[in-house]
Amino acid sequence: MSDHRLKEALDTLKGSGVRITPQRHAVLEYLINSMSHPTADEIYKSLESKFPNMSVATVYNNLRVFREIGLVRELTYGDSSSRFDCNTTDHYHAICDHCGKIVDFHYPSLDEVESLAEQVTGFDVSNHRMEVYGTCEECKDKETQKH
Amino acid sequence: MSDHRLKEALDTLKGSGVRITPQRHAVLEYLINSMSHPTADEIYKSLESKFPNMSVATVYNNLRVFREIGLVRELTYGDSSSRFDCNTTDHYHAICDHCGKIVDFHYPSLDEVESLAEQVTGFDVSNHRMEVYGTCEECKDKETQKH
DNA sequence: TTATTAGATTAAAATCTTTATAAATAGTGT
DNA sequence: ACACTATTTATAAAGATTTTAATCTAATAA
Repeated sequence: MSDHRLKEALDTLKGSGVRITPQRHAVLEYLINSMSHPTADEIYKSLESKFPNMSVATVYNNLRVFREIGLVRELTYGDSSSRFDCNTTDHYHAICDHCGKIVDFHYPSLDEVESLAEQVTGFDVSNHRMEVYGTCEECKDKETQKH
Repeated sequence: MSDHRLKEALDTLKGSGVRITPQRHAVLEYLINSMSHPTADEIYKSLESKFPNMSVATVYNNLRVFREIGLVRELTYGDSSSRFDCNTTDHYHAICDHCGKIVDFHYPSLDEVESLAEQVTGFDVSNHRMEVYGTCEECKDKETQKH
């Protein structure tokens, strides 16, 4: 089902003149099939069996390439490592303060915020990012069970 | 002019039973007077002349203390180090993609986003964060001059 | 086809940020 | 003054990411 998105992503790569190596293909495929937002290390570990010789630097290098051509977004939260999201359609994230889970949700794009910010700050605004923080359902349940 | 905010912050510290050491005082003062959003290392370097023996761990420790009692916010963006913001009033950030400058701006709080996210994701949402990204005025000027 | 070259990968070391540890110091209350 | 606790310091350690240099691969040109 995500074959289509993978093909599209590969086309974007080709269009940018980026070589499609087996490692790149694998990282991209993993990102697209992953419903979560994996860290570089998670990707590295998951592909270890398929590519026993792959270096972690390769994962980082390729994630940078993907980011630079706009194929993936790098998400930096409080925790130590970056997470990578290849869902480039407009969406926002809900993040659980307890377990770190990230859930996507949609909301009409906040274009007004961008234009107001432009007026107030003098910036040329190109995009924005938003997250809500709180407690996910599972963690809520766990809390309730304790008491 | 920021004497008032400093005094307020010191009162908050006292109220939380946190000792006001010279180092803490200095870090807090620096944060309040700084209109930017400094990194731990920037704070450390700026206070080096006043406190030649201060350890960088002290800066981190105290920033954590301040964060825990809600006196400062930790901002994590794409770049490697966290930035610290002691402006706890509700505001958002505009971040320059070129030079990294951070400018504050105000916008009516996005309460609707929080409640919609709660409905869609099942989370208990406690707060949110938003930034806009683009090019600041100075960097725009530089670009124009080039051509 | 073969040689050349640019790009990509690998493995290792280096760097950078942040945290942990243990000893020294300073502050507080008795 | 004494004991107790919090804080600072210096150093080491951990963890994430980047850099380096060597090697390998794939595309191109002769």
